[in-house]
Amino acid sequence: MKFSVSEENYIKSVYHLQGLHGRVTATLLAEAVQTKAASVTDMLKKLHSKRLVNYQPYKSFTLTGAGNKIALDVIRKHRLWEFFLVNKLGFAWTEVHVIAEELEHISSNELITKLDAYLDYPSFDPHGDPIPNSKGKMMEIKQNSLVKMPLKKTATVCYIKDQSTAMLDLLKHFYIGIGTKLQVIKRFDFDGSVEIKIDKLPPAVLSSQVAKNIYCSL
Amino acid sequence: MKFSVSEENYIKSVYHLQGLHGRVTATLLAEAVQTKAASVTDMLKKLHSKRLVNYQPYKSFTLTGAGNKIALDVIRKHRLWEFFLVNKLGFAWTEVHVIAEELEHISSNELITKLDAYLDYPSFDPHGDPIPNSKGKMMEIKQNSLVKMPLKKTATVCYIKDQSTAMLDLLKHFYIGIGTKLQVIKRFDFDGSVEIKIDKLPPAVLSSQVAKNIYCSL
DNA sequence: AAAATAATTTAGGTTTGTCTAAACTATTTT
DNA sequence: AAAATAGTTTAGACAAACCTAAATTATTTT
Repeated sequence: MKFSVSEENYIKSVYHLQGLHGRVTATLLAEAVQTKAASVTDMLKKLHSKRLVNYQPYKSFTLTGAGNKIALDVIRKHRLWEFFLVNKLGFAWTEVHVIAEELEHISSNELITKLDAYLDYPSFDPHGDPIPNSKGKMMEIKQNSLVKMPLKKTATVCYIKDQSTAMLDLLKHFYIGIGTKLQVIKRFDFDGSVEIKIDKLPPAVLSSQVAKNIYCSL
Repeated sequence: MKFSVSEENYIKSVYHLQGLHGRVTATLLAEAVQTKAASVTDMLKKLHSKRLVNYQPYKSFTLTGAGNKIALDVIRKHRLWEFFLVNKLGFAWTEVHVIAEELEHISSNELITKLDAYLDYPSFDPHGDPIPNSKGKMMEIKQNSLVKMPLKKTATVCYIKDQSTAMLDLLKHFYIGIGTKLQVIKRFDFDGSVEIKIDKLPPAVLSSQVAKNIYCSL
């Protein structure tokens, strides 16, 4: 069965919100798909009639098995295209999301199969998010935020959770990006801030709010 | 200005029909965009109000300068994506049209600029059709077969007449494909075979039977 | 040049996805 | 547990792109 761009976007957003909150509400979804709650209700009725969401009026809702499969399919496409845009076309990882939002709705399955092979079956996209395989399975992210890293071990930054411009601006100031190698030197119990050391730079202290959003692998 | 998928498809079809018939009629266009004449009238009024077609009720019509530019832009995208699908992802040239019909509507200009560079600025798509550059200019197709090419001039392969697997297999062996740049070095009068030179490859001799099927532009 | 035929447009309707405003239901506060 | 607030749904509209059927205009035939 084929779905409209709108349907796919709603389903994808339900998936992401479910990951964050367990169940999804109309207002939350409205915000995610940039529309009004009334429009969400309309779409929920449609998706319910297609057995893609478990929905009852006035209640929060979740995806059905079928809905989940479609969400993973769209996310797979999105992340494969992001990988392509960065690793083949030379885009920066911060620029590709908007373009991938369009590319993810191209319908050909053969295209995605061939793209996946061409990219050599990547497991993670340029943001560090795992790419579902054709069956919807993804790798676990065994990454820890800076708050939980062991002290004095060299770790590599592999994922930034909050990708707001404010956050990116701050990271730039501290010379932190995907791939940066650093050590956590000290943790301050008072406010949860952490002192880090990067290569030849002087040590720097990051607030727990910042540290929480920086994920590393050892 | 941005245009809807429908608008782009109408404009593109007007362009192609203009190339075939000079002026375009509603019925012709209806057939091309797979719809009814009444719907064409609606769209023509819209495109006219946006100054993209020269349209007067009950008369045949053409694209304006602005309309032409948009058509060439969409065609450029279509053909670049076809080139990508065949030469990077390994699709057969017969399979790519339908997929490119979707990809041609992805809006990012930066994407097309980067894709063009990644593909090394190809001049012809896998069907042998010329790809407009970013200003809308295309190469002339003054299709001469290799048998008639002037000596020692660099030419670009733009069309393969015999597309049997046997022929394609042979071309692959000689590293010849659409877009390949080569020179004819010598012609042997005895059997009409030609000696060619491609980039850094050693010179090769092709039988007249093969050469007859390879069309190039200068 | 009138009649017949073909092409085009208008009028009114459908679907998809959106909206606002009002009505309804659920949750939280007191 | 009643009132206040927050969240959700219904009702009625709108725009884009399509449709059919009827009316209009253009072209061809006689």
